[in-house]
Amino acid sequence: MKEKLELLLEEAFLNLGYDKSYSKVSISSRPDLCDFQINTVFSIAKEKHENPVEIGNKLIEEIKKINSISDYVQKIEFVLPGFINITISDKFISNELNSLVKSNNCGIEKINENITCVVDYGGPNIAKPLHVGHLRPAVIGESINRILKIKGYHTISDVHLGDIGLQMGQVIYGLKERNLNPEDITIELLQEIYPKMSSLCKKDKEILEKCKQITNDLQSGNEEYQSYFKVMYDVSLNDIKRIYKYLDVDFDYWYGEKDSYKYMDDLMKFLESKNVVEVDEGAKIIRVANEDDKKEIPPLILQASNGSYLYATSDLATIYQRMKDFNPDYILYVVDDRQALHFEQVFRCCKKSGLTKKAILEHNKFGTINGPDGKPFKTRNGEALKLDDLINDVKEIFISKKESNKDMDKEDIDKIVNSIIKFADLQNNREKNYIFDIDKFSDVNGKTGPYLLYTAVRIKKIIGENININIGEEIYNKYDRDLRKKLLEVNDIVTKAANTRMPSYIADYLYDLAVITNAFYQNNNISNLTDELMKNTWISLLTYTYQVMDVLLKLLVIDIPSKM
RNA sequence: GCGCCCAUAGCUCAAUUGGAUAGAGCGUUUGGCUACGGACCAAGAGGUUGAGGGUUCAAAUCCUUCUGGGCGCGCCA
Repeated sequence: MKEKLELLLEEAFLNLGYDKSYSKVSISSRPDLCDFQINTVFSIAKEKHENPVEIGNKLIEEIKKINSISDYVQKIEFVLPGFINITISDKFISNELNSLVKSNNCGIEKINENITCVVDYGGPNIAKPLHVGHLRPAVIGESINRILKIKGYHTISDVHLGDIGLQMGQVIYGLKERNLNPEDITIELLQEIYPKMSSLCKKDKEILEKCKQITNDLQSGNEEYQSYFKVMYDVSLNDIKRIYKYLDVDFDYWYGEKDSYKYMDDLMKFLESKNVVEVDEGAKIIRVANEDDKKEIPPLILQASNGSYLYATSDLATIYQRMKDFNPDYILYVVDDRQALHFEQVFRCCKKSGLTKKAILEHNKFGTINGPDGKPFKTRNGEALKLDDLINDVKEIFISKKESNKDMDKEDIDKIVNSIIKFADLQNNREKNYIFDIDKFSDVNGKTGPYLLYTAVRIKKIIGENININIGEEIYNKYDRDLRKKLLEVNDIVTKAANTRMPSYIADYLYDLAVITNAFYQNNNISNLTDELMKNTWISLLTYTYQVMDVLLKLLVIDIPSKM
């Protein structure tokens, strides 16, 4: 929409000898005055050393000369201190809307090139229960994945399981202590043992050492430990998949760090051949600091002095694998902000060694979920809150909100619970920390998932089974105009969300759209209308609004229930 | 110690990346509708954008100093 307007106005800027980039329009910050505004007059004045008022007036004159401008613009004026205010015509709005209706996906345009994007999100750990800290990577990652897909990227999602690490040794130690065999392992057992062993190891250095030894032996192929690991892996992954399924989060690949170890030798050979590896105090390292660094970047440690590979090495091996299998243009890591330095090291290493060729690596970081004390959220007993418990708590609270909620379909309740949790998360700016508050995650009033769903369900009630969309040119009142205008923004919003990897733009838009839609049908009674054209237009308008909401909610991994 | 991020209404967050009168939700005050649904709508109160200085026609946004918080910093993942 904005682009169309820019393209239209470009001519006037070029005629006056100004660069066409100055025709940049933005949505008005004063909707009481106009629909769009141009803020570039002062920039032109600075570049050309001319009087801004003269520039503004000349531009208005020139714009008014544009062929059939009155079809598009109802009013255009230059106002002090230096804005060009544009009110677009009703005809323009309706024509644009009608062409969007005919297009696929509500006018969301696909990118032209064929771009492959690996999206790495989730990162759950085998043998550890999923906790609230896993919510953000799952939901934000899935949402980014869907947004990129709808924009036409070829995406490959990978959960990147944490299936290597001390927790394996800890749990195996705990199982053996209790004389349990691999076939005794259940998810309940794992969820009980891991936290206990984790805190035990913090207190008891001897046990910690034993667990480390078990972990090492497991990796070296100890058969007894392998038999424990295999069952732990299956049981744990099953449970992880159950919760992800509930959240409607899915992956093309369920690879783990373990899978990357197959490429370890190849990776090491590759790095050695590039002459970037040094030996320092018995460890193999790569120096990734640059001369002009403002901060000190410690070297990346590839191999510890005891021979074992580390976190960064397995990430590099994973990259090696991805380059070989997928040859992607981008690898996106949807991972907690606290890993920033780690990724900086890994990315620099890739660049220095040429491992990723031209592929772009991005850390799409997100903030931590904190408790009311500002520190990473923990329950009263000091453990992280399990994702299962969060989901069940939210479900229980939701059902208790209204007597009639008890009779709802199970699927509908689950859809609403999903919307509560996901919208509460996705409406936040991805990069900022946020304070976890169970009240916030059970709220159904105001700016929440249920408000959006409620709006969609009410629309459905009004439009019934209608699927025909035929929106007339005439706009009948303010509510009508506001809604039509808002519907034109979809492509700009989704594009922005895709480019910045920020689902929150879509969340914000959906909320605004729902507010406008609520105002529309509450102030315009539709079923009592006698004017058939008007009635048909408004039902069409709502039918299209429903389509937009459905498409955009899916990008936030939210589904509309049948009833509420 | 070094570095990165943050500070906006009582609380939780926005602000089109430098634009006009800083907007929402919760809470609070007032009014409305009851199946095209009150999980709603309409209206009000609530702000020296942590503090000072600077750049600019224009600063919550950029630079600088200070205060207060969070996070990270070589062989854990």
